[in-house]
Amino acid sequence: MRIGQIVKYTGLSVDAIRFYERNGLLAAPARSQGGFRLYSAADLSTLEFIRNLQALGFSLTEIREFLALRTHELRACSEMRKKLDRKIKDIHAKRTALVKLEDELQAALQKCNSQLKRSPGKSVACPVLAAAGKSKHKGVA
Amino acid sequence: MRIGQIVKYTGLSVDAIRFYERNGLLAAPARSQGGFRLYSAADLSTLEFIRNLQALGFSLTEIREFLALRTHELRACSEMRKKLDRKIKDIHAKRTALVKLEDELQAALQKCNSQLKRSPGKSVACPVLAAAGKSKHKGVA
DNA sequence: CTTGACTCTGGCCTAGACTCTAGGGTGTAG
DNA sequence: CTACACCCTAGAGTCTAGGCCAGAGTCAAG
Repeated sequence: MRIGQIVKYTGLSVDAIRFYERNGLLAAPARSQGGFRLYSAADLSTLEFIRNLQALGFSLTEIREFLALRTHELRACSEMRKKLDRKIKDIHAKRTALVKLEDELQAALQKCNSQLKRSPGKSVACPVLAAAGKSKHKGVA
Repeated sequence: MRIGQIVKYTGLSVDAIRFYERNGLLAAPARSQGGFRLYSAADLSTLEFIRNLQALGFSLTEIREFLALRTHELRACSEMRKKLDRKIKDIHAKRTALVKLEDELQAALQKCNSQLKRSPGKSVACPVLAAAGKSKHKGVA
C-alpha cells in the first residue's frame, strides 16, 4: 500500500514516515515503477510500534535500539538479553517513579480538598506538590 | 550557595540552571555584590523537582505548570484541583502503558530464554519484541 | 489524453532544551 | 597585588523530531 494509506492507518504524517526511513527506523520500502513507496503490513506494524514507544517517552534513538533487537537473530539472543534486561529495569524504574508521583499528587489532592472544606477563605500556601519536591539530598544544608 | 555548588549537588549544568531561570522555572535568586547568583536550599529542591519530572518525560512547560500549582494559594485550590485531576489521569495512563510494555518485554524475554535452551544454534528470528509491535489495527491486511 | 489526487526529492524552517564561545568581572589564597 | 578558579551577559550554535513548501512526476478515472 502507498504512503497515504499508511498515514490513514497510523495517524503519522507523510513527512514523519519519510523521516523515519531517512533515519534508519524503517527499512526503505519497495517502489512502484513510478517511484512511489509501497509498504507492507510489516511496515505498518513497525510504525505502530514506533508510535507506541514514542508515546511512552522513548526517543527515536532508543526506539531504533528496540527495533534492532526486534530483527536480531536467536544466536545474538544472549547479547540481546542483556540489553533487554537493562531496558526492562529502566522501564520499571520509570514506572515506579510515576506511581510515586501519582500517589503524592493524589495525597496532596486529598489534603487540598479537606483544607478547602475546613478553611475556605484562608490564603495559606497550597500543600499540593510540596511533597513531590522532597528529594534525597541528605547532607546539603 | 553559588551556582557551582548547585551544579555539584544536582548534576545539572550551569547553563541549564540559568536557562531555567530565564524561562521562569526557577525564581531569580539573590545576588552577591559582584553579581553572583546565590541559591537557597529551596532552590536546590526546586531544581531536583524539575530533574525528577523531566526524567519521567514531562516537558519544561508541563513542569512549569506543576511548579505553578506548587506555589498556588488555597483559594485557587478548586481551579487547581481540576488541573491536578487531569494530570493524575495522564500520569496514570502513562504508567499503565509502561506496565504493559514491561510485561510484554518480560514475556518476550522469557520466550527468548527458553528458545535459547531448546535450540541454541538456529537462526530463527528472535521472538523478542515481535509481540510489542502488535497493535490494534484489526482490519488492515 | 487530460484532469485531479497523490507522491517524489530537496531544501529550508521551527520549537524545545539546551550548549558553547567570547569578552569581561569576582573572590580569595598566597 | 596578583594568580587562578569561578562567575557574568549576550548571542550564536546544536540536536531532535519533524513541518512546510516548490517544482516535478505518477496514477486512475472519465
